[in-house]
Amino acid sequence: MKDILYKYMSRWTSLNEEEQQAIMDEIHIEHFKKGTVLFKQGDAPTKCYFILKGCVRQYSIDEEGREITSNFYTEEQAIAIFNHHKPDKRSDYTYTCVEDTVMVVGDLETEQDMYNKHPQLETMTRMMIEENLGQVQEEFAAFIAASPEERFKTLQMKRPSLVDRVPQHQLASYLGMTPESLSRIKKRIHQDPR
Amino acid sequence: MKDILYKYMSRWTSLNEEEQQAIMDEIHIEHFKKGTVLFKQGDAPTKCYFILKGCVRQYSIDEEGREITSNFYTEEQAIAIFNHHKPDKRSDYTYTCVEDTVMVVGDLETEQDMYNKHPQLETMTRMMIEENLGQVQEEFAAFIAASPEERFKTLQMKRPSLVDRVPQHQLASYLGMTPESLSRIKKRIHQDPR
DNA sequence: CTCGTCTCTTGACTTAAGTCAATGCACGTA
DNA sequence: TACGTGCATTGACTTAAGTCAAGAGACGAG
Repeated sequence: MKDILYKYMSRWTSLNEEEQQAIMDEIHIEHFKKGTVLFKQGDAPTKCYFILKGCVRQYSIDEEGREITSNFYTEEQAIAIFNHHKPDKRSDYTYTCVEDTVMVVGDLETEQDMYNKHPQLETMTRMMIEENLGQVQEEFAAFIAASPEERFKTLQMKRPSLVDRVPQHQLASYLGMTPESLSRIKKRIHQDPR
Repeated sequence: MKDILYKYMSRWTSLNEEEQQAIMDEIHIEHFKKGTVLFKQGDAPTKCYFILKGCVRQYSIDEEGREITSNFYTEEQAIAIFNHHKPDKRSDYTYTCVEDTVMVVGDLETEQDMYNKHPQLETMTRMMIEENLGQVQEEFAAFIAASPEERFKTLQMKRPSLVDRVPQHQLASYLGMTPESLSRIKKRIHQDPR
């Protein structure tokens, strides 16, 4: 199953035997049951993850006690919390498995050591994060300009499977609307799909 | 003026003389007049920027020919386009100076060479981008859950000077609303500032 | 299999933001 | 200084999404 990770990594760089081994030593694959909480809002994360199979939801609780879903991570996406700018390094979000999920789990403690030993790895990580940043900026820009209805249509285009995999009220929150609105938008599109 | 850059960099790592010199050799400071276009939607960027003084707007043109502003970069923010996932490496956005702007300009061509010579630099860049990603994710999450009025109030809190520095119709677009709505929201807040 | 809970849908009503249009103001240019 | 363009404001009206509430359906626990 680790070959999925290697395939993903090979998009940026080719690693030699030694580097591959270094990764093998530091990571392991774990299975998580649906509903498992990876870590909670307020915890300081010590791990990072790469999803091989499954789906993880990122959410926080607002002042009125409502869950705000701010991301869904699926196959071939990395989950890493970047809190360098926060003094206490605590996560603002809770991460929980929407389905049974298989992930590569890496240890943040030994991260810098590995980079020092294998600069190639750091280059790869840097590029992965750069791509990630580019994608988030792009998503954000698209989100700003779109109405709730357009946002749903865009999601249907870009991540069609997500619409089926995820509870609708969570999806609604992720799209910045109420569950009622999402229900009506789906109905509207069904009646008059342009 | 380069000391602003060094000060910023020193938040992550301390560089030795040689590394500082390497940076000096590769970057230079440029002054841009208000209205200058750094590069256009559809161009493949060859530079990256770090703002010492001034403000740069990122926008694109939608199907109806309207300008959608998706970001404002100000002092101590970096502008780098990450298009690894795009086959043609072209930018989706146009970047233009909202004010007279002073920036550090770096060359993307020699980037990887520099990292190879000075791994310390790559570590620093990686961390800067990680912080950047964390911030964008945070902004995005906040944007999703907020109404237009709340988004304006948040911006007033977090980047108060931006509200004065930037034309209102551009600000409105950045906040995902029409200029008319922004005008009314400002009026509403003024009358009943809670 | 049944109960209870949670989720989704639907309806009636409210409200904030969008649209269209007119006016007034500020600014740069000639 | 006077003009013209573009931006901000305001008004009247429309509309999509939010809110509140009720009912139907799905699902898991026992």
